[in-house]
Amino acid sequence: MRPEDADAIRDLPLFHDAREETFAGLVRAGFLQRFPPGVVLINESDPADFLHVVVEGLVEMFVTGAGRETTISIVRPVGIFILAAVLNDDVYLQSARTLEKSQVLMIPGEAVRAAMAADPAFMHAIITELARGYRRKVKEVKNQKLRTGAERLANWLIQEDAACGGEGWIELGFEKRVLSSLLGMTPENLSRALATIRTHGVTVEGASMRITDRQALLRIARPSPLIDLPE
Amino acid sequence: MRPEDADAIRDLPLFHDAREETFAGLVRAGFLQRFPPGVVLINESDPADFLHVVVEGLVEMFVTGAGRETTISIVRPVGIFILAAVLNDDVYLQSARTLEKSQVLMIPGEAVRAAMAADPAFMHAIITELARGYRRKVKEVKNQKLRTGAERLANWLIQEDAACGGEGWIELGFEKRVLSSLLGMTPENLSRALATIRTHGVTVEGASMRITDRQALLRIARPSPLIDLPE
DNA sequence: CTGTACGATTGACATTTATCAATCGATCCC
DNA sequence: GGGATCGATTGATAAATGTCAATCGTACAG
Repeated sequence: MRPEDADAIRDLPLFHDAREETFAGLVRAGFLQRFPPGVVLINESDPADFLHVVVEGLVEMFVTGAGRETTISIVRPVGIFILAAVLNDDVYLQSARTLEKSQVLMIPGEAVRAAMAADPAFMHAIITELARGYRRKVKEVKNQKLRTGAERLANWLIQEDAACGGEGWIELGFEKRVLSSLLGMTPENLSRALATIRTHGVTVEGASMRITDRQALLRIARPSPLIDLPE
Repeated sequence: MRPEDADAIRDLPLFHDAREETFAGLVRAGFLQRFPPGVVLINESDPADFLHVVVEGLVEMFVTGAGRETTISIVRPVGIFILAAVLNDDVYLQSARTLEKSQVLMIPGEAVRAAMAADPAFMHAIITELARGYRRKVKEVKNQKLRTGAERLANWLIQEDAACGGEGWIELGFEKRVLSSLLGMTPENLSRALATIRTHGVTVEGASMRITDRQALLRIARPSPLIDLPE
């Protein structure tokens, strides 16, 4: 692992306040692995052996059930996944696959639990992270139950733009089918929702989207801080 | 508060392993309040001042947005709500109202955070509880995104029956409109889903439901342990 | 350069879900 | 008892979403 990658991981809220030796121990216990695109990293129902840190690339969290499949979230560098399953030493509820060539640090669950017991600051960071993750999920449920597909799309555009600097310029980093699944709709439905939204201040060219009239987009998105503000 | 109520709270996973003085301090810091039915206890977007423990009665957690409203969960005795918001000293993301005459212990957030800092066992229980809550929410998202309304109803019946002893006898403890909102559908839609399900091993008489043919119900519910097993 | 593969888009149609309106049935209050 | 109220149900219709099929366009391999 390059030093700057270690620094980036160290800057994560989860590790930022941990003692130096705690962090060093976790990194030492971990395996840094490289994967090509399309590799399934973890499978729901398997025991949660590792906390995963996406150092480079892109990872999709997805779930299956009732004969269907849907995307729960996209994890970019530097981000973690599967913390809750590791802490409770339980099975995974979600699966993960790489969307690009990726580099992932895998830290054994046992090491995470030991570090937590030994370092109160790390324990505290875990609580904050878990509480934030819980609140993110509450917001996902709200987004899903209270909004139509077109509304979810409109709000996703606004959020994504804000996360990329608010320049009104969004470059989709993955396939549209993945976005449709993340938003809880079919690819066909997303195509139509994008067509609809073109008359509301958005232009689409392949994987590039541009917000040309923010007011018009806000009118149909009607964003709410209690759903859309990042947790 | 009656002694048996205190004992019931003490038995909650969150408090079970806490030191005696931690638990006593939390109860001493708390206010035991009685409320008539239909009272809004907390309002989303308000600062999270209290951890709430439902000692008696029934509380509905609900959210609003996009001009709509939906039920997130029903909290029965003895259950807690709003832990994550209190720990992160943030605003509520959900509102709560009583569905019946209820008795609620309200513990100041500051007391919870202080107790957590002073009692490692309590801190550990909080982590477990948060991780479980997170995983419950993941399951809710799966339930919502992967299933149709009728499927959610069928699985809710199976779960509810299991929670009440598995006798095939379910007594709805609240209005059907609340159930419809919990399942993410309109009251009209629930009526029709119940009508549909009558041909699949369920009889309905007012607020009483009976599973007469479990195999038939399981066939359309297709329950999955990674969605339906209680966390 | 060209054929192939694959994702995106579009059209037609089916299913699911929501909305609006009317009615039913039970409860409560006078 | 009788009227009023409120939730549940039913019918008719509309909107949202999913499914199936065909086509388009681009990227990639040969």
